[in-house]
Order: sequence, then structure tokens, then C-alpha cells
Amino acid sequence: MPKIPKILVVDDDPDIVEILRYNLSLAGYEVKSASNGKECLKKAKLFIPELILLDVMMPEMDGIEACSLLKEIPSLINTRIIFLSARNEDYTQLSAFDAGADDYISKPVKPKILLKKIASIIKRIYSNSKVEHIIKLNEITIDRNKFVIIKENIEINLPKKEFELFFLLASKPGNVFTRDQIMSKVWGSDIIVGDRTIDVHIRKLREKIGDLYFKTVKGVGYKFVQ
Amino acid sequence: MPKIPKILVVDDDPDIVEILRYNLSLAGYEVKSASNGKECLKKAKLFIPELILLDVMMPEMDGIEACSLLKEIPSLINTRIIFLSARNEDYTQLSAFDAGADDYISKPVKPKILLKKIASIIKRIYSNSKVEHIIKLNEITIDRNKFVIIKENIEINLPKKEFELFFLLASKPGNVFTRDQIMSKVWGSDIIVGDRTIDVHIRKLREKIGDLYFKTVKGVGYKFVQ
DNA sequence: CATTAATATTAAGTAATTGTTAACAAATGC
DNA sequence: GCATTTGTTAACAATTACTTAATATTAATG
Repeated sequence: MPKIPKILVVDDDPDIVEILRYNLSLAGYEVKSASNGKECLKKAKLFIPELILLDVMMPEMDGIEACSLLKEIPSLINTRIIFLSARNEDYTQLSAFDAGADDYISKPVKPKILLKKIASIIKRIYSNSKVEHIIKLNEITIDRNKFVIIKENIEINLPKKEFELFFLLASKPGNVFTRDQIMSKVWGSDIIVGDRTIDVHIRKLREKIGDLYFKTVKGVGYKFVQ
Repeated sequence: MPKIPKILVVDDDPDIVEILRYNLSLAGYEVKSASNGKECLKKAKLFIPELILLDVMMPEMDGIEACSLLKEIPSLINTRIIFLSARNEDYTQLSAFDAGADDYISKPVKPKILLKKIASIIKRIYSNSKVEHIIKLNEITIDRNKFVIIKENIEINLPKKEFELFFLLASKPGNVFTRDQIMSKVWGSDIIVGDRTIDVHIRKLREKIGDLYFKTVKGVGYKFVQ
């Protein structure tokens, strides 16, 4: 395992936070906590945990809302979210999954079971993140760690923005990404650049990697096709 | 649940196939089976199941290879694949996930546990179906994420308005949509265009997808028929 | 079967979106 | 600090999608 996995525990009940913190720390995780949705967002941005344990029922901002907002944050793309809830109603579970939850656990949870589940999720994150950090396609391999793409055994170096754009498009070959999606994922939702910036970057990718790979869907966005 | 979920069981051991078939049928699923990778591919293409239970160890083509190939078939975009395996080695599990598996279950499995797991996966498929971004019909699949339609495994690209119009009509096959409904859903209520615009778009759909699919209901509107 | 209203078809015009280039600004590396 | 690379913008070109208008065809009605 590459490093100590980080877990953010979010619950408004300090007792539960303490129990979880104690058990998780003991199991070797780096643990931080927050007591409500707003704090959770703030800490998650800085901490960038592998996993967030999120209580559904919280004052101010509930878990569902927090989850939706967390999923918008680009740097948390590899962060999994597990809901903890006393309720076991279908409705809540469904909206939890709608909000992008990766799993749902009903309280009370026996720590041992929770730990086992977390261990398996963490394990999967790492075995999966290799797939996420290196995208292998038929003719092209994209290596996020080295910031390099390999096409027909030849390395092509791309500047950061071009790389991020390419990585995004290639993460789901065939999928159309709208200009808005591209903007918020590559540039971030708070940065404003002109309309033609994306086009220019696409142009450079076409130049360096090949015209045919990048398809314009007019009025919608761009997609990478193999 | 929209309809009876379909499950394809693939195992070279007829006993296991029978046990699974029996239990799954009893639980209300529509079950078909195959005894090797090749047969699996052939049947999956026709059957288009929601779920494939795939044995890892099989003669001719093993589960891993079959899975990789299954994942390439556009019409199976919504199909989940679960591996069944006697082995519990990490290596196999990893390559299973690499091949695109959605879950991994070690044999022997108690039918009750397997059923529970399947029920939860099926449930998630339907609740997750991404706000109906993919419409699957007999011969045609409409993929909003990719902005393409797939007819007989061939992709057809449509410009935005045509796509939206088609998506609308195909969302309820057989239903007549009035010109007003089409106007407001495809163009929006604040945009005013002439009467013949819809006709022209219908014409293009007929040209690209097939005359027979689009039926005019004079004085009322249009409908998509299969 | 003639009349009328609705829809079909075609081609051409118009609008909207994207592509391209080059110049400049900003960041990075030496 | 200077050179080089990367990122952004703006102006214009090119392309594509969309709409319209003119005309033809079809279907419904008495």
C-alpha cells in the first residue's frame, strides 16, 4: 500500500466521532473529523482523504447535500464516500446513491465489521487507482504520474493543461464532455477564461496526438474516440 | 422495478448452472445460461441481460477474456458482470477488476447470500440508471453520454436538435408527442420557430434511422414505433 | 372526387458554433 | 534575469447546424 490511508469522519455526535477515530487510528489510518457538512467540505479540500465516513443526519447541511458538493470538487476525484445512518429506509439510501455515495452502512455498526468493510474499500481504491492513474487504451497509454502519454511506443510530453484535458476526455472514451464540464474539471469552477481557450487546447491535442481522436459534438462538447 | 431483470449464467459445470438457474428463476429473474466464453458472448449480444454471472475458470475462453470482450460490446453498456470463482487469490481478483468486472464472489456461495447480493446490485442498476441517460430498445440504444445512437451495433451520429428530438420520441415508444410538446421540450418554451422546422428534423431522422420508426399522426403529432 | 388542411420535401439562406492563427502574458526552468 | 515554454486572448475564417420558404404530396372530409 503506497501510504497511510486518510479517512475523514463526519458526524455531529462527538461520541460516535470518538469511537470511530479511536478504532480507525488503531487500525493504522490517519483520521480527521468534522461535525457538520460545512466543516466537512472545508477539511476535505485540505485533507484530501481516501475515504469520507459521512453521517446522513446532521444540522445545517445534511450528508446528502454535503456529498453532492464533495463530488463536485476535482481534487476529491479519488475519494470514496460512505454514508453512515441510523435510518435504513429505502428512500434515504436511494438519494444517498443519487448524491454519489459509494456505499451505505446502517448504524449501529460493530467496529470490526466497519473496519473490515473499510479495509476492503481502501484496498479496492488502491488497486483501482492504478487503473485510474494509468489509462491504457488500444494504441495510447496515459500515465498520470509521469505526465506523459505513450503512443506507439513513443513518448509524447504534454503541458499540464493539455494533459489534464486529454486525461479527462480519455477517462471515458466515447463520452461527450460539455464545455462546462471541461471548464470545471480542468480549470476549476472558480476560474474564468475565454470561450476559445478550450478550442485552442483541443487543437494542440489534435496536432500532437492525432486529429481523428478528438471529435467535436457541436453544441454539446468534445469526446475522445479510439 | 421497470421490468423483469435478465441474468445470464455462465459456467462450464452444468450442476452449478442448474443450481443458479433454479434459485434465480425462483427469485423472479429471467435466466439464460452458457457453458463457455464464446457461447456467453453470443448469447449476451442477443439476450442483453442486466447481469452476467461469469465463472473465471472455463475451457476455451476464460472468464477474464470473455469479460474484456463483453465490455467492448456497445449494447451491453448497462450490463454488470460478476465473477464467480473458486479461487480467492488476489491476482485473479485484480485481473478480474482490470477486465471490467463489477464484483467478485468466491465459490462456494450460499444461494441466499448470492441472491441478496444480486438483488442489491440489480436495485442499484435501476436506481443508478443515471436519470435515464441511456435508452435501450430492441434494435436501438440511445446513449446520451456519448451522444450517439447505436443501431445494430453501428453508431449513428446525430446533430444536437435531431438527437434531442429522437431522444424525446424514443423515451416513450408508441406515445404520440404533439407539436407543442416537441416544441417546448426540444426547443424550449421561449424560442419561436416556424411550423415546418419540426417536419424537417423528422425527415432527417427518417433518413438516418429509418422511415418506419417515425409515424405521423396527422393533426396530432409524431410517435416513435419499434 | 374535389377541396382543404396538414405534412413532406428540397434547396438555399441564416445563425451559431467551432477552428485557426498569431500576438501577448504568465509561468517555468536554467 | 533571461530564455523558453505554456497559457490565454482576440480577430477572423470556416464549418456545421438550423431555419425558412416555396412547392409538392398526402390524408381527411363531405
